Amino acid sequence: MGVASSTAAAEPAPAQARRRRKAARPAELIDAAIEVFAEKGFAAARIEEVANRAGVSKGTAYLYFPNKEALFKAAVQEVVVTRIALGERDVEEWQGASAELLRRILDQWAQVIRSRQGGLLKLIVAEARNFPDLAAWYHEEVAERGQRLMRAVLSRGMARGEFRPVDVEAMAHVIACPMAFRAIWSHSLGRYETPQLSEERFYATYFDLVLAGLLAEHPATTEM
Amino acid sequence: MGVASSTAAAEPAPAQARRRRKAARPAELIDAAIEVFAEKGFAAARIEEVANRAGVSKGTAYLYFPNKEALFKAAVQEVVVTRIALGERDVEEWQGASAELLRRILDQWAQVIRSRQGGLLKLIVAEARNFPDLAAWYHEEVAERGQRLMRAVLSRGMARGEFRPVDVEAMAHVIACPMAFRAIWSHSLGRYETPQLSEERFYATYFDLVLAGLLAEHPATTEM
DNA sequence: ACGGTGACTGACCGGATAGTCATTAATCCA
DNA sequence: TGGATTAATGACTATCCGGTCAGTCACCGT
Repeated sequence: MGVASSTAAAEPAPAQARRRRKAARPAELIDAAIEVFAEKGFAAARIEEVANRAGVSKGTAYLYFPNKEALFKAAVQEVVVTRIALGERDVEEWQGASAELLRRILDQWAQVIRSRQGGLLKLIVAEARNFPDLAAWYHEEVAERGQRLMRAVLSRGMARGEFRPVDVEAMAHVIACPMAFRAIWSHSLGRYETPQLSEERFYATYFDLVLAGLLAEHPATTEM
Repeated sequence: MGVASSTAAAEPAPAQARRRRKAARPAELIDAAIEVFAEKGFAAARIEEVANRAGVSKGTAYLYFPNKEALFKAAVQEVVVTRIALGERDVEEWQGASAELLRRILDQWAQVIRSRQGGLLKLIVAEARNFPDLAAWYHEEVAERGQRLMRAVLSRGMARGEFRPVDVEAMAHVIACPMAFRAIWSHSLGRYETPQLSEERFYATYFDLVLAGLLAEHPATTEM
């Protein structure tokens, strides 16, 4: 109907004409959704923009997701980490020094966070109070699980006398914070740093501080 | 101006009739705005809710702020930190050990962040990409300035042989992260921790790690 | 090549809310 | 006390966007 429904060049995009790709749509929509939601936040994100970035029209998005919230939740759940499971196995099987184990796990986290997970963390943190159920789920499934892993590493190191005695529960939080914040930061205000501090320097210094702060002195530790 | 500078005045105000209080309105609206924006984010926050929490009707809000964005910006700028200036003077004048200076400054930050500043940080981080100019301003005026302060402390400690040599620029970031993240966290997912880790334990452990990680091996430094 | 299936489209609807303004009434002052 | 001033109100308008669906056309089987 209306104007030019069938004229050849409708869009400036020389893109593929309408195609039937049922299997690929959901994943493409979720990809686009992660991008847009992480950029704008839930309320400010427009479904039509998500759809367009995925190369389809708005109606198509509603073919695969019943509403905006469902798309949002699907996007959040998409990126969740199997990497944690990897770390969990490492902790069980590790034979060597705890410092090495810790570094390995932090390295894995750094990689995960550097991917889309960073923007997602920002999104969840920002929207937690608007989506309590989603927040609770993410907290249990990702945050708490990651903390448990970190506590296991710390406990192992202390038990073997490699790490000095610390408040394990609190230290697990403290150690995770820089990574988490860095991930969020680089998706928001970090963009306004004139010469951006490279990820490498940040992580290297971070490892350095953590290990220096944890390792046991040979004989007695000095009181503070 | 002086009237009811923060919360002493009638707030739930069950029966107060319409009152003319031109001087007090802007501050009350900004207070309410910080609350609502930090809770919902910019797009999901409703002006009418801000107005109601401030004890006025929607129209009144538009009497004092031309539009939603202006109210948002006013809210962000309201809470900005004179505490940083305090730290800057400390660094210039400090005579004693750098560790003590560092602890003092981190303590000040902890207090600022624990106040409304925490929710605000979450807000700014979440909305940075929707308000680039505001983000740039905040980055320069708060984040970068705080970093500069931290670098000054670290440099001082290194110059005096109290701290071991580190990558100052990167370390300033690393050290600030846990505080910043903790502030954001406690305003979002932290609410879903079943037994919340107390601020005291978190900060104590954080200081502990930082100082243990920074202090030089052979502290030839005990100063006045 | 052609007809049927269903993936895809986009105009449209309705609800929500940013922003306006004529009206109301609190306060001032002569 | 009454009239002038203006802070405050809330009904109203305009707009935006989530969600719908009648219609279109890409692909497949025959």
